[in-house]
Amino acid sequence: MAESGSSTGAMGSSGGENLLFLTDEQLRKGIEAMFFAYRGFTADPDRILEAQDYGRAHHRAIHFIHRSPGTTVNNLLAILGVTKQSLNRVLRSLIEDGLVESRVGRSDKRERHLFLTAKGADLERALSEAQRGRMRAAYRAAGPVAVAGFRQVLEAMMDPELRRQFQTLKDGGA
Amino acid sequence: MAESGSSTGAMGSSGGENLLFLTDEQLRKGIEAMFFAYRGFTADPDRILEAQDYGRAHHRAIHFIHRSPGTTVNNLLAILGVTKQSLNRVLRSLIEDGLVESRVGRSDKRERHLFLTAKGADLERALSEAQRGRMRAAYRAAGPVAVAGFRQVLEAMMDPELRRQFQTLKDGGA
DNA sequence: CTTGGAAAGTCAACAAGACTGACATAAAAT
DNA sequence: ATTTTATGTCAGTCTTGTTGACTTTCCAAG
Repeated sequence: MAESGSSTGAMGSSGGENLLFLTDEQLRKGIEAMFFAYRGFTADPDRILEAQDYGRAHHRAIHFIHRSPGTTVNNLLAILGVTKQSLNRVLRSLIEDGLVESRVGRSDKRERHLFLTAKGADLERALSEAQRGRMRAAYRAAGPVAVAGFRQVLEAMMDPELRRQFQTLKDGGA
Repeated sequence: MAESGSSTGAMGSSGGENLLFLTDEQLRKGIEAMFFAYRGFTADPDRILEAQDYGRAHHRAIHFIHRSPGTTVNNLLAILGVTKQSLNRVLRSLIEDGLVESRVGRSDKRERHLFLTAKGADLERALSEAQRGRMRAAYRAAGPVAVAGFRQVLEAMMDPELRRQFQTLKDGGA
């Protein structure tokens, strides 16, 4: 059945090979590719985390603290899109275990600024090396043109608000 | 956004523009793009599911049963990569609610073959319409060349075993 | 034929990590 | 002085993952 292409139906009739990539069948393949790829994307860090009794939530916190050292809890909340209770549980264990340091704000003492300790930076490095390794292999296999397309589609797929946050991080960064 | 610009690397120091897309910085952006895009990717179906008191696990089961009607529980297990106990809980509620039908295998009575009921197909349609809508918009915004690259990178990112499953599904279909 | 193992599926109990809601404290803003 | 903001905490719920124990069915070796 290779082509079921029902609703956007570019098949046969209206030609348009430039539209063929919008058939339902093509879209379904994209959806499934996204699903399977995301599994691969998280597989390597997950293995490392499991050994340390941490989960994906810890990884995300560590990643973004590394990315923007000194960020506040509130900033992190906005980026991660979880509740403070949920983030707090994760943060508490990271601080207790000495991976993250929380410093009271200088100008605004209500804020806590978050930093990775040396130990936290070690784990961050291990995690991101694992994840980058796979990403690097995929990029290399696909080539620069494909990578540009990959990034374009991903950006277009984000919620507008998330896209703004992403683009801010993208340039503003560390 | 039309142009994410920097993605293939514009900062021309070390020559090798064909290698610049492999810097750690570029890889980190790819990792974050994947993270944010996946959030967008699941956002629309999640909203529909919430109203029905279902979760993402139900969505995945419905998707792949629709995709391969008559599939067995074991097949589904391999595709979804969860334990049978976990899948079973989801399946049980879908069967109880009359969205999925489970028929005892003809040749092997241990097997259960899974089908969507009319009601199940309705929900499937709503979910996949929502998800395809976003995918379609992203594809349209990025264009066919970008989409080809997107797909290439995603495939390269999968675990080899998952990639095989994906490629089987891709063509072999129902 | 029977017995024993493997395979498919189900039930029960538990854990991680998300959520909501209520509340506490300290600091900043009004 | 009062209100708002930033953060943290306690308690309880939900989804979805896990492992362990069990039933039914199939098949194959004695």
